[in-house]
Amino acid sequence: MTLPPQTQPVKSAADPVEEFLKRRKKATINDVAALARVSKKTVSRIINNSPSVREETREAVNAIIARIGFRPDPQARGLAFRRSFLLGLIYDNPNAQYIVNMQMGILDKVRGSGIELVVHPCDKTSDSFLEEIRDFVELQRLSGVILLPPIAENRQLIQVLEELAVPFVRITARHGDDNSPPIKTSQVVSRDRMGCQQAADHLVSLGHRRIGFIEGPHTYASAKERRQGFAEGLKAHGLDIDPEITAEGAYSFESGFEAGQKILSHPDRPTAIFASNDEMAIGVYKVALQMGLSVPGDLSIIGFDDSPLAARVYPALTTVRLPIRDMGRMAAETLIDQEDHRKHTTVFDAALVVRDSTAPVPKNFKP
Amino acid sequence: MTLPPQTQPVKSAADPVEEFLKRRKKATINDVAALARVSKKTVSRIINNSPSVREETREAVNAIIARIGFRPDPQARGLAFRRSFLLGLIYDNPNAQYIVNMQMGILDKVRGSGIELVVHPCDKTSDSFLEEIRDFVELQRLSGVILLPPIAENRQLIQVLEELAVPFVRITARHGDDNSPPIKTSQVVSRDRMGCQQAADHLVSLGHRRIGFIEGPHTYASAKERRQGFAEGLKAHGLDIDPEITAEGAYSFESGFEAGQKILSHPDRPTAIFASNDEMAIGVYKVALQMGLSVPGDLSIIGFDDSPLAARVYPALTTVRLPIRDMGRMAAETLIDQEDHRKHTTVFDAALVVRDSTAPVPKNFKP
DNA sequence: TTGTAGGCGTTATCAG
DNA sequence: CTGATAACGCCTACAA
Repeated sequence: MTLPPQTQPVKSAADPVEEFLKRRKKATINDVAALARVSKKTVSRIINNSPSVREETREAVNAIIARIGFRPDPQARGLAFRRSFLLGLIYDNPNAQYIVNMQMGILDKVRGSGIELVVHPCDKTSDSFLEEIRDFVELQRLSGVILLPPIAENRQLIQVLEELAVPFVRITARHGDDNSPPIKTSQVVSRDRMGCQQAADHLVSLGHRRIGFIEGPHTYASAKERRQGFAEGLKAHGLDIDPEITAEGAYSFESGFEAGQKILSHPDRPTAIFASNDEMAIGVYKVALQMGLSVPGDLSIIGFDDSPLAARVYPALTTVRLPIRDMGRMAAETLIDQEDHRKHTTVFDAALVVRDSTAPVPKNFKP
Repeated sequence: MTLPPQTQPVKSAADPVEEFLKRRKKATINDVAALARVSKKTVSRIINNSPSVREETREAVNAIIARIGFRPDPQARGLAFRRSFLLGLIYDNPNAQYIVNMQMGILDKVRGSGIELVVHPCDKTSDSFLEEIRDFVELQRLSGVILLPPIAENRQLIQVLEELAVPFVRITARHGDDNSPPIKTSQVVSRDRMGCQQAADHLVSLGHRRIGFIEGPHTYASAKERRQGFAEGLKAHGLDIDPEITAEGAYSFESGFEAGQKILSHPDRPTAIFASNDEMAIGVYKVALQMGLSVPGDLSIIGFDDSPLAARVYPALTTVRLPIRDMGRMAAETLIDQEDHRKHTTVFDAALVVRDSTAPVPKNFKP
């Protein structure tokens, strides 16, 4: 007897894929291979974009992968690859906003790539500082490391990472070092110098000639860069940094307050102060207000960072902005997209953000 | 011929351990087993603190482990265990300081435990919000998840995590919910209410009777808690929240500014304002200063969070402090130390931090 | 108390 | 282009 032709759905309940889906278990490469009637290795090739797979095969397998929602297990993959799919963010930096912005940038890039970000603050004053980081990187078999200032300048640390042969990027403020030999690694650098030149320009163009300066701690490369930039900016107008009205701070509010006290108590006080970061600039606000000085009426102030603080204080602080998030994104990009292992450097500009804390020199000002 | 007895070091170059060390390769469980002349399984038992190992054996093996510096590979371990040694921090929160403090607390606990922290911000407005988190948790086989406000209140998300059977802790502001049924999960909760009661107390004790209020967005549990706490605090003195001088903000500086404008433009303006967070409180500063009001001379202001902002503005802001870092540490502890899988709740107190933005009602004040 | 065999999910090797 | 087999480093089950 001949059975009449039946119009059944092609994919009946007997379809192995449907069968599989009923089991509701996480799919593995074995499932894909079995369902696609190919070997695991072929599936693996497809996962890893190997060119040596016939297009036909690839499409068939990809269809199965999509249908059963297979996603390769990063742990198993990592074990076989001998490296994880994790990026490490290592820092020793008190600035919360900076860290979060950087994280956001990194995550912008990382999102959807199957790579995740592991944060790892550290204490560079600890005896086991280097050992801890070595353990972390080695044990996690990180596929890349991002170093934030100031430890991005730590040569010992750099050497450890080089020994470990892990790709890494340093976030820094200077392109090359003047005295010491340049550190040849991948970098994402910001033009702090440029920003500070603009700050100097701005103040001078407002008529200021006597300008105080609060520099950052010498352990930060940025501190040096900012000083140089500011000095260069002044120099262009025939001015110099005046040591009499200069002080070193620690990039903190308190240190800015102290530095401000020192500078503003000078018998011949300046009409403007440039602080190497916003925290310190806000410290100067406090001094000024306590002394009854009006900002910017009696004293113009410029900071650096464009931290949330800057826009929130009253009057809003003129400052220099760095594209931190973009830099974070670029750092991740450098690590992820770089096919070759060549050292890769990207430079980002700084930009002066003029707000309300700067004004022309008071007409009636007498030194 | 009889060789004369020689006084060679006991551990000659023939010592297998020394031999191994010369190879300078990362030790595996196999190396340990071979060197200790036991099976891998025994070594495995020791790594995992199994009680069924003879003390003698354990010591011998541990000695080898120490000498060759063996550390089990988390990836391999994870693959076998079917879970990683990673904690996930999931959030959708714009407050950088909050996130970093929380991270620090978590890392306090995690440090040295062999567990690492993976940060995973998300966008709760995205269509694929839940799917993304599910993928993240499932694929990484996280050993625990920490949820920050406001998504810590997201019931769908909670359900996803429960389906995934991953241990998780929610950071929240309220212990139990009044209207909706309580969410039974592990929690680390802060007594926001208590802090706001104290804020109300403080203002009333300074003689304020007419007190403005800026509340947070209703999507935050904390907003509700803070309102209730403030209301309770007032109630204890026979006062009520006055809708006329109340406004809702978005926990942002700008929204605080707007709310402040609304409240302070009231013909019968208050002598004090309590804002549900520091950002908004600082927004009120701006309004006050623009209006020529003195803080705290004409207007007392209290915020909430004790953000870095609070101590840096002038005058320094009276606010309520939450032990964020401690809460982070406790969240990690709950995930790591909890043997049983019972729901575990810890509560942290808030504390009023009195600074310079609050003062007695001006004597000459006429409503 | 200890060991053997097998598996976790993926990739590398090398043959076909 | 494809696949069988053996890693990767550790753990579980079951025996001994």
